[in-house]
Amino acid sequence: MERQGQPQRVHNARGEGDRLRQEILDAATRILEETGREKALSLRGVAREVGIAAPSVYLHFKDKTDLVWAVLADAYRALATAMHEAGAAAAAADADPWERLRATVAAYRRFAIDKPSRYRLMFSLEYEPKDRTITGHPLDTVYQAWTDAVDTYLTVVSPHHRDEADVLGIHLLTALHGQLALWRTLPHPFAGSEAILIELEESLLRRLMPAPDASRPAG
Amino acid sequence: MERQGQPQRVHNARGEGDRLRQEILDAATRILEETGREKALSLRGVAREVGIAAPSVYLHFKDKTDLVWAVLADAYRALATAMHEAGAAAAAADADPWERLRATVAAYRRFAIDKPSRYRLMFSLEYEPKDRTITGHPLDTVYQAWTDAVDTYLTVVSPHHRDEADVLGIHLLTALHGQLALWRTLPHPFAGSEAILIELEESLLRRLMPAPDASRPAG
DNA sequence: TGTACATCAGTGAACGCGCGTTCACTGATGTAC
DNA sequence: TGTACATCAGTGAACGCGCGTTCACTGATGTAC
Repeated sequence: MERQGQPQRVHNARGEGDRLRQEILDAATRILEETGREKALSLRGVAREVGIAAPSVYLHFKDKTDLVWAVLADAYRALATAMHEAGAAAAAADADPWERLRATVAAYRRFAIDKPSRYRLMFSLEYEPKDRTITGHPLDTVYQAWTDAVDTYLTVVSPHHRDEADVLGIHLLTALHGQLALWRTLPHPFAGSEAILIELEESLLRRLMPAPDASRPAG
Repeated sequence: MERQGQPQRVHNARGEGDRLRQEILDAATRILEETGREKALSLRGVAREVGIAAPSVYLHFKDKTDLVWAVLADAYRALATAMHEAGAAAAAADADPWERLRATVAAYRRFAIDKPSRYRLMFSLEYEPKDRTITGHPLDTVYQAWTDAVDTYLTVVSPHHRDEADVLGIHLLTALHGQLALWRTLPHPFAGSEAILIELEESLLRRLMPAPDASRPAG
């Protein structure tokens, strides 16, 4: 009754079982973005979205946690990639170091604002990675993207402070996450407007990042 | 069967129905702190904890959202109060402005670390206040506590920057929230240790707060 | 070239669970006459 | 002082729901002989 009269799904050929795995992951991501609520990310809901029976999910994922974790791993990867690409694109367009850092920040903001459910789920940290001992938390790749961005900036603008790249990376990660987690709920006149969010972002960066080394101008 | 043979609860006397209301709120808070998972904050679970039948909750709360919202309102109040009291206590002990600000920050950290489930639920922002039009979001009182703390600091140390109290209050609220939301998951060597969290906190404050006005020494 | 068999990809029915909510009720306590 | 009645505080049983998971199965496709 769940799939109300749709034609029976055609089996994948042998060896192509992984196709369904990907379909399941895509469907999960779609549900997250379209319905908005993480609550809706149920194993049964995903199966419904794909058009398969619920137990079929178990052919590709050990249990629900395993499924959600796979969705999250993709999401972390996508975020880190977006940040790196934004920085690289800005560099390719001859942007100055400040603009390049801003581009990375903007990529992060875009992800958080445009894919809010995925972002929330990623940072709700309710799910633990299963292979923690080997690879650490995938959030580390996002952190790495921040320290890379900061290091690139400092190398040009303030090489005396390059040893602070790590701690500045942490500050950017945590502080910008805090802004994005709360921006819709901040008191007037700060709440809900993306323009004001961008202002807060700039204000934060100006206060956090070291001033250019005095000896020679940036660029 | 749910209350397996306990003696029947004695009715409250007339006019004392509010006693049960408070018992329900206390039980909800207890569940949140003891079992740790917000998931466990169900209407039935709360009733179980109090020792009443589930429908009795409806005598005091319109529905589940109403109950959770009442729990949250208490929590926001408690956090703002703790911050104010910590600042006042530091002032009473003749602490200098920096120490006083640090005391407020420490009170915030204590709440977030010692009452993690309540803190998480408060900042998951899944529940909307019902009387939003009148009073705004109760998170505003926490924000107010931050701007007060910052303003007190600036008044003594850097009066030229007093007009920045608002924006600095936002920065402290969002950035410290970001740290506390992520501190257990940060990459090595930053993760999980409270000592390192405190270091990050200090590092953040030093970078965010304006330098003392040059003209006369602080204090 | 034909056929028995193993494997693969997926299904349908059922399980037990805890949940939020509704309903008609009960039993104690105060109030009107 | 006694009694009928209203009100208050709370209950027990039941509802329908969606969930994660299990089980024994089916039907197509490839492989061994």
